Amino acid sequence: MDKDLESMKITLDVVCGKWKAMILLKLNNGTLRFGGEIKKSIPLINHQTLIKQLRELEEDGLITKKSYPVVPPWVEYSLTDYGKEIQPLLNQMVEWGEMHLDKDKTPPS
Amino acid sequence: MDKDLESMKITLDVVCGKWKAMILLKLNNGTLRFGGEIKKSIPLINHQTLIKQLRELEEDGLITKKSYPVVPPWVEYSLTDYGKEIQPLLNQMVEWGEMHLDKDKTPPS
DNA sequence: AAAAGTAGTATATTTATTTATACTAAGGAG
DNA sequence: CTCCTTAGTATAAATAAATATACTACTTTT
Repeated sequence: MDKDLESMKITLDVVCGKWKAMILLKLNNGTLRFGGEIKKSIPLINHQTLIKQLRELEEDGLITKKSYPVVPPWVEYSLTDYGKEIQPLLNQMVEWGEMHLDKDKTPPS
Repeated sequence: MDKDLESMKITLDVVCGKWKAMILLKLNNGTLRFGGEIKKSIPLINHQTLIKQLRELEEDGLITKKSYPVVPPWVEYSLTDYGKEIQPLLNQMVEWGEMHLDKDKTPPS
């Protein structure tokens, strides 16, 4: 596997999968609380799946977590500076998807 | 799920997954033959997985297939004009991956 | 007392994706 | 004849990912 493919693979691992890119996209707008905000803005995601994705994104340094020791728990997630660097890529993914949606489904003969 | 997330999902479906982006990246350089070229340039991909991914990319209009009726079979795949439009996104994925590779693994404290 | 509220854990199950193995077609080489 | 070649199929098995369900902790509200 050559260098480009290796690099591509890294990106696929970190931002692809079914949910990570969506989570990062939502965090572009600022800090979000776990349940009330992230979970509701991505309604189809499962509770544990979300937790797992968040933990992995945290391990990869893209997001940070801030827990307030209150009851009931209050936990916020936000992009790190590093995580913000992926924003252009995410935007381009959204743009391409829009374009693909608009495209006529009739194949170009 | 809002419009941005929907669009994002389209992109994830079409180019993410474990291999599609890599296949498209390889096809950026021009037409490739199935076994001798694609399979060897992405050595870890499995035979049927490759066939399946290629078929899906074809169905989505990103690539075309040209079969020559010779024995043994000779089949070529190439990007459609539409498929070429995804090139900037792929390049950005490669760039981000490179950057992430180079990044120190020490977390930003 | 009992219930509600929230982030997270534990476990088991389902679903999706990838892989391994063996097979087909059709002609050329030996 | 038999074997080799290549794209593709068929089937089953293995792996990975996502999900459902139930649970914990701790305080406030009822």
